[in-house]
Amino acid sequence: MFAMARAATTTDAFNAVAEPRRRQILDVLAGGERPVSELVEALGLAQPQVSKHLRVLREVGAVEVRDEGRRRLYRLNGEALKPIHDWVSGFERTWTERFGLLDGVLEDLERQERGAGGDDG
Amino acid sequence: MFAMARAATTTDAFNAVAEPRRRQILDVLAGGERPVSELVEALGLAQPQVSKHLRVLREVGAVEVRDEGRRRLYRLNGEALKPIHDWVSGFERTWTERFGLLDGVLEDLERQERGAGGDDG
DNA sequence: ACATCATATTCCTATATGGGAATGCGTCAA
DNA sequence: TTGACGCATTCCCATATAGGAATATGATGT
Repeated sequence: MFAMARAATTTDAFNAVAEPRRRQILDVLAGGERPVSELVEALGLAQPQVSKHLRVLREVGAVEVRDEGRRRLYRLNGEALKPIHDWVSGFERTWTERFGLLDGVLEDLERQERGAGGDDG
Repeated sequence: MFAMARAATTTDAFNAVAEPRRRQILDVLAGGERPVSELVEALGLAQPQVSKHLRVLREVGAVEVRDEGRRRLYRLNGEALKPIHDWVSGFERTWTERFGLLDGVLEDLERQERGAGGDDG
C-alpha cells in the first residue's frame, strides 16, 4: 500500500535545497527581503513556479513572509539550513589536507583491527 | 515535450544526499571502508536497494569502490560533499548570533536604500 | 562443472515532483 | 463598484524515483 517513491520534498531542508532554483532563491534572499516579483525576475522563471518553490521553502522554514500591501516580502531564515551545515561539517575533515592525512592513518588502523582480531569488548 | 519533473538524482551531490538512507550510508562509511553486506545490516534495508543507493553515491563521486575477492569494499570520498559545505557555509552567519546582529543592521540599511532612492547605476 | 556467496541490474508500480496554463483572491487606484 | 496588480492555488502531464521481487553476474570452494 505504501510505496513512498521519495521522501516528500517538504519533509526537510535537505530535500528543499536539492532543487537548484530553490537554492537560487535563497541566494537572492541572502541579499535581503524581496517581493515575489523580484524573485521572478531574478530567476527568469514563471511567477507560479516561483510561488510554488517559495511554498516549499516556507514549509521547511527556510524563508518567512511578511505582508506589505498587495506584495508579500520574503526573507531568509538561514537557521533552517543549520542541520545541513552540521551534517556536512562532519565530513569536512575528509577533504581538508591536514585532517585527510590523519584520517588515512585512522582508517589504516581501523582496517587492521577489523582484519585481525578486532572483536574486543 | 520536456517536463523534467525533477533534476536527476544522479546530477549532483545535493540531490544524492537528499535521501536519508544515502546520508546514513555515508555516515557509516565515515567509519571506514565497508563491504555492501555490512551496509545492508547497518541500514536494515534490502540488499538491492542498498546497491542502488550506492550506485547513486558512486555517480556523484561520494563513494569509491575496491574489489576484494567476491566482495566490494566501499569507501567515502567526502570531497564530493564540498560543494554542499561551501554553499551552506555562506549562510552560517545567519544563525550565528554574533553575525546575526550584524546582518540585522545590514538588512536595515539595505531596506532603507531600496526604499528610498535606490535606483542608481 | 556445480553449488554458493556477494553484489548488481532489471522489471514493475505507486508516488512525488516541476513546469505550463488557467484561475482564485486580496489589495490598491479611480 | 470596477479594473488592474501581485501572488497563491489548482489542474494536467511527463518524468524521476524508491522499494519489492526476481534475475543476472562474478568469484570461490570442492
